[in-house]
Amino acid sequence: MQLLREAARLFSEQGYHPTSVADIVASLSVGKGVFYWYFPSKEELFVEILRSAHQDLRRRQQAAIGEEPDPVARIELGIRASMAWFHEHRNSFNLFQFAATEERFAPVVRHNEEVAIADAVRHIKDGIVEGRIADQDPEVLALAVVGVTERLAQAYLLERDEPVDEVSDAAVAFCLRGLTG
Amino acid sequence: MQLLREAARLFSEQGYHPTSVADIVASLSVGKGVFYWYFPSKEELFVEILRSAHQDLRRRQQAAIGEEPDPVARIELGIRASMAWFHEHRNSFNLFQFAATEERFAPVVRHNEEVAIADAVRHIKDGIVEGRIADQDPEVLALAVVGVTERLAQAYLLERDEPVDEVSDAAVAFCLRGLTG
DNA sequence: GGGGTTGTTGACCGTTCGGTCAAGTCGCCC
DNA sequence: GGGCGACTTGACCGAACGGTCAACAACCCC
Repeated sequence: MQLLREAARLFSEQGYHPTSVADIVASLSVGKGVFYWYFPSKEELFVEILRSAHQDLRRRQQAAIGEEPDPVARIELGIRASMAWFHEHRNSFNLFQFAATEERFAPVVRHNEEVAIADAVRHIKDGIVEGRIADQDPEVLALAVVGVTERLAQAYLLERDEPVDEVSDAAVAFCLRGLTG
Repeated sequence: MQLLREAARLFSEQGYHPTSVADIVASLSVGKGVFYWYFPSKEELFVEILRSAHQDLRRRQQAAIGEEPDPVARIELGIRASMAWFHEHRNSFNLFQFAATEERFAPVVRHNEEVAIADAVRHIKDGIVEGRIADQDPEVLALAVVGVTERLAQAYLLERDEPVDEVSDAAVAFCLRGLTG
């Protein structure tokens, strides 16, 4: 849907509230009626954007991990897949970050994150059982890995424009040292 | 200033845009003129909130670090001070996060972060010279530490309400493993 | 007590917003 | 061709916004 993409772009560039429905339809050269034919409200459109973006990210992670048997390697592949996705979908980063700050959208973001953390926790538990990862609260470790990944993605992929591979290498290096004793 | 505190509370709870100037003055039972007597605009008030919050956080970090000679210990003290501050100023977390997503406020946040990262980089460089910290790009390491700290603070201090000390211990443990080879 | 400074009020203004809807266009099937 | 459903238009609506301002209150100093 053209509308989803254009709205996401504008929300990311100008912010959700400063972007009016009139802005969105104008930038597509269509009437306002088109918007309300496909979406019940500006709010629901944004929720839909959040949901589909997260779904896409998660698919990318799972595709990258595939059947990899080594849990530590699975985490590394997940980090790299996330980095690549953030690189290709810079818009979404802003949207997630904003959504987390507004009461109406926070539940959606929170749910998305719980899913992502649960995935990572599974791999980390496997790693602990195999003795490859430090025996600490797996959720703490998962959150730490996510924190590093997102922070480095924001700083180097979005603000500056550095090569994905190098940023991924740096994130993986720090996280694997942090995970393994 | 009463107005600053109340505005920060409302911005954090409802979001910047959904909070009107009328909301702020009403919750203090004063007229609208009071607002515009002390601040030129809603926008400038928010910038002022961001600046003073960051200034306060930075002072807290520096006070905690004090004259500590060991660079690794300095980083640990910085992490713990940040955690304690976030615990006491949950509001500010939301505000920083929102501000980063809006073009008008992003420069302020960016500047604040550059200052914070520059501080951390100094300690990390010292650590590398002493051979205590892995010889990698100090900025990457600094960003990773900040990412872990903020993510764990958000998850455990703001969303759930766990004891600061335990969360700090977890963050420090992960970061120190990530920093030292 | 009069005049000046500082602070406060809330009705009011122009603008913009999200959302509606009567009207119209288009292609498709009978 | 004519009728119908899918889709599109943009003028329009009430509400809400950020910001203004004439009026006024409280206080101090002379």
